[in-house]
Amino acid sequence: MSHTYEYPRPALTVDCVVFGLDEDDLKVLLIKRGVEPFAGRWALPGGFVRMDESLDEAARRELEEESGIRPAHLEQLYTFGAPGRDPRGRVVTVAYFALVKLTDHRPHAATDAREAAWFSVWDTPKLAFDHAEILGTALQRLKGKVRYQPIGFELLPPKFTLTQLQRLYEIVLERPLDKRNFRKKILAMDLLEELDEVEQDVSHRAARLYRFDHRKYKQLEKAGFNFEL
Amino acid sequence: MSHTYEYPRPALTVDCVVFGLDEDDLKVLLIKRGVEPFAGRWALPGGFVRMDESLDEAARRELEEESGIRPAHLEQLYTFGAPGRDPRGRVVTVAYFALVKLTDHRPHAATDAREAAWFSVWDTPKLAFDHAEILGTALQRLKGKVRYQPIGFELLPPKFTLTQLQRLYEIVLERPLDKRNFRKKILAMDLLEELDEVEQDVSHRAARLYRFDHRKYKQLEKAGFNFEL
DNA sequence: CCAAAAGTGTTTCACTTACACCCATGA
DNA sequence: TCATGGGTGTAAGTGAAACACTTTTGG
Repeated sequence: MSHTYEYPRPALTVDCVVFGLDEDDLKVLLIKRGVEPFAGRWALPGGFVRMDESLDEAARRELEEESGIRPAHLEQLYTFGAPGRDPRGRVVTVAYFALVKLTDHRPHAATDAREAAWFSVWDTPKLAFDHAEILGTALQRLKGKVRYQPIGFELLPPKFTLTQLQRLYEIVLERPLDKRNFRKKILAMDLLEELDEVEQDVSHRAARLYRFDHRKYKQLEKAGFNFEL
Repeated sequence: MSHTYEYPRPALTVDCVVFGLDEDDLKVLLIKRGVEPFAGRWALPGGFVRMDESLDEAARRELEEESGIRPAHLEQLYTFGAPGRDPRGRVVTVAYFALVKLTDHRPHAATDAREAAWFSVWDTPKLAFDHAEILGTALQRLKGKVRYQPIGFELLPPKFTLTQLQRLYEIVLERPLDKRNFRKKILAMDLLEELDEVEQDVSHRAARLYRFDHRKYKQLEKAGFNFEL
């Protein structure tokens, strides 16, 4: 039937909030806009959804095109559709939330002409559109989700120390954690594989390396286990 | 600039999953479709987003138009946009999740011509489009959220007994709860106002009525209190 | 007086929290 | 040998879970 075509349609885009962890700071990926509106302003990577691709595919495609990044974790965040949010007219955007290992995606020029860079989430430049609100929503989601889903590991290299892991949680949750209690709890879950390796090139006692066991987590999850920190 | 207008656009709709509690059963509101595609099938209430309204407004408007319902609680659920989900062409839908007091919205004919009815969420007819998937996602959200946000009260009449409240949680969570522990915990939160009234017309000892104190909750929430059951 | 649901406390156990010192390594 | 972070255990307190009988009311 033809109802589908009777009405004018909003434009539909996707935007991605990509988080990365840089030593002691949580970073977000931004792209410098080259054209109006908001030319010269920093914005979230994103773009128009094509007619033949799913929303997830659109998010991945845009992210790869604008930054070369293929995130380990990508999930839909929220859809923003206030009538005035884009000065060009009605544009609804499906926002995504992604986590990457910064070690794999060091600051580099985008594959197309645009400039891409990592910014501390606590100190971003003024953003285009309603992207500050989207970033805020993504941060909330990250803070909430990191505690009951083991997604934090996607921010770390495959092999990491317990101190790195603890720092990650302290940075995201914005509060200090007790070292002994943290280690006790995370090790008790039996989700970390203890490696026969230690970190390299430190000028003090080298810490043991661990790896997150995705396989074991999936098993435990099925059996009703709940990750919680 | 004109990028906005260079691409063909998907159509954009909203769909609402409206839950209600009927004695001992969780219900969802469905509308019988009058036209193709899926004419005669039951579907979630919803329709096209207009150019001058927000997504939330669209959801409320469609719900009111199709069923006369103005929900106490409405929140965005998830956006579904798989290319094949609507046989008419590319239609992306922003799904919403709503809770109503069934006592206020007894089964009745819709204001426009379509037939509307409440169905047990565990036993719905075959649904149009991908609405079964949307319903599943909404149920998951309800189950998850009811435990750490006091939204369950939106399903009950303003004055309710502790047994009613407990039944609500048992139905939504699909597991039995211990009466004494439940009462202890919920009362300890100090969010229920104990009324000087009891339920009427029961053929046994009448239970005391309580009311949820929204004001007090908002205060405690600001002070860092976390509802959790 | 019987049926039906309301209402009420205590104990046990598990988990969370707080807390401080010695160890290994490289400079 | 010093500076730096790595690594470890215990005690006290708090909250969750298990559990059964008496009370009230209407029929």
